[in-house]
Amino acid sequence: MPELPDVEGFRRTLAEHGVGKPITGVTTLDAGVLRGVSARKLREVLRGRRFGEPRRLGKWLIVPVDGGPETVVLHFGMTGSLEWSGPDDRQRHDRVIFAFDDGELRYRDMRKLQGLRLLVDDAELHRLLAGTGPDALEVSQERFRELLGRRRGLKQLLTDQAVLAGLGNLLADEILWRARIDPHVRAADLDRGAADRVHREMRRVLREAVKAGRVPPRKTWLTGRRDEPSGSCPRCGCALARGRVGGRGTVWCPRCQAG
DNA sequence: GCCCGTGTTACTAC
DNA sequence: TGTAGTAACACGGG
Repeated sequence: MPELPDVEGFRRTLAEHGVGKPITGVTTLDAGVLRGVSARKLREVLRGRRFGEPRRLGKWLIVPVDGGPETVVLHFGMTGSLEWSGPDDRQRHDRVIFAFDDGELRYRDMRKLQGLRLLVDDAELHRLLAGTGPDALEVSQERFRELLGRRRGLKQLLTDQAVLAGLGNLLADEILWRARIDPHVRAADLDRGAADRVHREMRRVLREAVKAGRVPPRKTWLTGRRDEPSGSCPRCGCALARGRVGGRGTVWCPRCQAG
């Protein structure tokens, strides 16, 4: 699930329920999601403290611990989420639970491809995020044009977190479909009009998805059709094409996105 | 058992 | 140096 809009939704969940009140307990149900920190240290550092205002960079959720200098950083991999709930509805893939007086915040993740970090100071935080590109929602049209000036495939570039942070495989397909660009093209081959079109559609898709707190499963979106066995283009009705681009499963409309 | 997958990284090779 | 391809991580679904 998690691409930029989903992580933004998790950020809001945390901001609404987890900020400014004492953390009464931290329970690690599966230490396999802890990166560079033990369950014991996580609990000892956080218990009795409070989370500050969370921020997001691409798919990273960054949560300062009130009073510093520590920061909790979460990444959700392909299957992670953050849920707010009462104490009694534990689910199978809950891995870490932050308890408060009025409920629990659960880090849930089936595949454990990523996880949760406790960074002990700002230097460590900067080191972790140093290789991350600008957030896809923040990047200007001019900066975006500059980022595209490389020989690589456009789709690979859009999903490379070191270039641009926040887009995943599904969103990249959605954006290229809207911009009517063949996913196989090289980034540097786009003319200025096409590059600006990608930037505009990227912002539209992200804004709408962020509003919904996730990528909405609408049939008018490519994403809403890609799992149908014989999916058709929501715009022109022709059969969607499937293949691999940059090593990832890719869906596009062979008519609307003709190279 | 087979293949696939909303993510990332390490490694190899051109 | 830049780029592409592959395997690996762990788990579930078709």
